[in-house]
Amino acid sequence: MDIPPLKLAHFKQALKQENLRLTVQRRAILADILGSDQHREIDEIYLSLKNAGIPVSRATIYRTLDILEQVGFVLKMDIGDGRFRYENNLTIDRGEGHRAHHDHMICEHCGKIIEFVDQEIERRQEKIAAEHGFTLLRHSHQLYGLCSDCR
Amino acid sequence: MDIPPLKLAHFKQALKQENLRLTVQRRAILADILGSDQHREIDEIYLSLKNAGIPVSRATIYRTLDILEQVGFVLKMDIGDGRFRYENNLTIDRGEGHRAHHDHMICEHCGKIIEFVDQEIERRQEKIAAEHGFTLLRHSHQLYGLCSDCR
DNA sequence: ATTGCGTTTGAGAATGAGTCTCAACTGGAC
DNA sequence: GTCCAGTTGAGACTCATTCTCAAACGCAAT
Repeated sequence: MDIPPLKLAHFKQALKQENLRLTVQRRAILADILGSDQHREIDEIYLSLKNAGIPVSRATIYRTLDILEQVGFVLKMDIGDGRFRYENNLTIDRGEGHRAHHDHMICEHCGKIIEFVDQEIERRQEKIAAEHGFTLLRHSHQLYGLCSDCR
Repeated sequence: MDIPPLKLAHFKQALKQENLRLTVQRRAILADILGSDQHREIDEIYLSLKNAGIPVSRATIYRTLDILEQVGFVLKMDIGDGRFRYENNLTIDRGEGHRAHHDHMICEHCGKIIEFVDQEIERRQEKIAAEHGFTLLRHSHQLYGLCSDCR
């Protein structure tokens, strides 16, 4: 419920830079995101906030998550079922660092999301792009199947 | 405009198996798909058919592409902009074979889609899944950036 | 070729995630 | 405390896709 001072300061600064204000809603949404390590859809965040006694409209959640994504505080991911998921992109410590890049494995039975990274895959993506004269800006990589509990 | 006999026979058989009928619309949609190597959205297919003098409702195109996808004749891909793209998944020859698996690179400026395959990436995906006890069923892998013409 | 019947089609309504509008409200600079 | 530009929430709107249902059509048997 409380945002580490450095992260809050960083957010304030980012907002000021864009002439945006630190409202109670924005603060609550950021706190909620920082307090979860889940990959959640809008409605889960909406319910979590309502549950915490700070109801915020869905419109505001969408708007704020857009800001948080642009500032690099959250990652917005498309798992292909028509609803975006949002995850915290800041380290758990009190600093201002970002989490390391990772991709996702999604269980199609229980919905569990497992993160993974593979430097070799990262390298080959760069190589493939270079071979086609393509400037790689970002990528989207998901593995779908059944997790160990559901197979 | 004409569907190779073997492919048509294969389609007829697949339809019969599900108690479905070979209608002029289904035949036209299949012909249209086979005649293009593009990754098109519904509306492009709709206009292509209308242009060919065989207007088919969007609803029927959606329904038929679902069938064609299930039968393995088309691939449905999500490039993350809210509209699915469909591409032919059959070989160009007169046989019944499927095209080889591939992933996509998407130019965010001109929309061009470049296909790629990398056996090493395919292998590492399998390896990562296995390490997590995950049964890999399919994957989605896209590289976003600027193509050589747009950089 | 004709019939019968279960499937398919098309037009438009419905759905649902996400975006927009605008009047009332608020952060924060002075 | 004032002031004003930025923000919020309710609900309208968008837009891709799905659904509904009556009319039209495959197709298999006659």
